[in-house]
Amino acid sequence: MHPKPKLFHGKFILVNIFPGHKHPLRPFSSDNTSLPIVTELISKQHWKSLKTHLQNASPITLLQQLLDSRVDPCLTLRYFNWSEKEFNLSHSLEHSCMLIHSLANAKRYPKMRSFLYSFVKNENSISVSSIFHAISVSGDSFCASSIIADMLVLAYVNNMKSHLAFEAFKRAGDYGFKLSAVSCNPLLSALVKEDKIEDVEYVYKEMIRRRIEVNAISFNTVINGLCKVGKLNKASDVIQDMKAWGVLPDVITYNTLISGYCKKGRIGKMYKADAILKEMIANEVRPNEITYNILIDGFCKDENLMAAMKVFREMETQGLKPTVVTYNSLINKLGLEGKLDEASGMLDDMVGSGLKPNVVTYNVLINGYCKKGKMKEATDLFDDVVKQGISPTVVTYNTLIYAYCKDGRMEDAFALRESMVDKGTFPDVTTYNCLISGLCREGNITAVRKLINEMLNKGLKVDVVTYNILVDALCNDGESRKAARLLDEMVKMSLRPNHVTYNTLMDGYCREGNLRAALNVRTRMEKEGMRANVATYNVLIKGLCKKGKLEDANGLLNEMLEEGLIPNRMTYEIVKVEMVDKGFVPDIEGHMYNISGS
DNA sequence: ATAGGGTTAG
Repeated sequence: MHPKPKLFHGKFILVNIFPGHKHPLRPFSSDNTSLPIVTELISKQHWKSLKTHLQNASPITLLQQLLDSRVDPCLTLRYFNWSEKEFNLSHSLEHSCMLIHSLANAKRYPKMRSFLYSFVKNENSISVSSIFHAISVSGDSFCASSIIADMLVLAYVNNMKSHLAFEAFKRAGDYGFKLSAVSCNPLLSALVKEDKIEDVEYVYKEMIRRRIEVNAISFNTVINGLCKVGKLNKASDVIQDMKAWGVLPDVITYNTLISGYCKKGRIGKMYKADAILKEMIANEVRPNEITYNILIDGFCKDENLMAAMKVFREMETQGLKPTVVTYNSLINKLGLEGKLDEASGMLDDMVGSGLKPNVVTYNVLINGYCKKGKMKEATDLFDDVVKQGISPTVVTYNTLIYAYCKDGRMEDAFALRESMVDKGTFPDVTTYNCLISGLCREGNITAVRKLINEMLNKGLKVDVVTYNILVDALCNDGESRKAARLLDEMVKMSLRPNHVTYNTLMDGYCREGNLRAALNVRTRMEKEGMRANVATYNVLIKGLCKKGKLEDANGLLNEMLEEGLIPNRMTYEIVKVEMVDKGFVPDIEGHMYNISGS
């Protein structure tokens, strides 16, 4: 047997002789005559015998010899894993890379995947750049290096280390290693989930530049990411890209875009969503149940239950059966409108048509009862659900806990928290936020502090909502200046204040009569790239009215309409009470004159 | 590896 050329022999022997190692550096054997015996022992997993055979020789030297020999890399892998565990050591990065290269050359792909998965899982100290360096110097096959890099990216994604996956993606470009959609698509998907839209766009552009295979899933994922952050025009551009690339938009592409429009809070969004539906039909892409579910939920969220019901009926004429999700959207809307009889009638219809309600169905119905203050009905339904053998989720508990808090029944709220823990459902940030808001309403700051410490001790992190609750509590105490300091604290905790944060603070200043400060908050918000929304205008319009500046308030009202924002019930209420009832006739166009309706 | 429903803050 001719030993393979030992390209890195000298170098790696030196690397592995690190000081303080408990094993003497004596080689396992002066010649390789016993290697066949050793491989036999490894293949039969006679670890005890192997250990006796090894005696005091270095397990690292044996690894080196196995890597240098022509032994089946799977045996070397088996020895690698055993020796790490047995001697409580970590083999060097270079040896790991040599092993992965030999597995790659033997096309042992599943073994490579699991090796890289556990490597990435356990390894927190080695930088991505040194891993890439080691990959490139530990093997001579460029193709193998590309496959390894590809699997490494995927291993990072699967270990929820998308930041490192992204870095590995960039390094792979530096080395010219060719990645595939198998790793890049999951990377895109992970980045979308984390709202890292700049990184999504970077990966997408690089995939095209590096001529990585871009398929429908890649395009759809990017479109979804852009829709999620409201960049709908860019999303449409990507559809053009995909056509140019010879990939036709499919039902998922259109559904993603329709959903994007449904969630955007601008004038005519449902009109636009409907236009895309027509476009997809024109392009001979058949809408499916999900398309209809998106539209139905969109209309419900747009306060247009009539239109939602119309689409619901149209769905049947298209030969598509409503699903549990369809019913859940409608039951949710009916419940929130307080139409609880209709909501439970809908539940009966759903069961009648052979569909089995799930926990979401019950959550929305329970929420409907809670929002109407019918706690008895809500808890009865909860008991019913449990009796049916459906496990309540953390959302079910949070719904009830919040209702108790809002009702001032803090003991009941805390008791339900105890009970959920007993049943093995653990409180999350939302549970704590509900309790914190209840305690703030009671003015029990000591208890709030205690709860926040408790959640931190449990490894839960406070979020934007937690801060918003505290900002509101301070503003209600006439302490808007202190509330403003919380914004700085948030930023230090790398939490981004959102519209609610700014609007709450503006409202606090307005109620203190400090309009100048409120307007400064708006400026600060816009500097952060966040445009005023309907609620922002409502707060400021009300603030101006309270100061008697009806002309200025009317100016803001017009500005809001020009921005394409839809006035809501609150807007009408403010305009009616603060302007119309005081004899001021708003000088605006269209539906704003119709003050009586909502 | 891509699309749809449920809880909290103003």
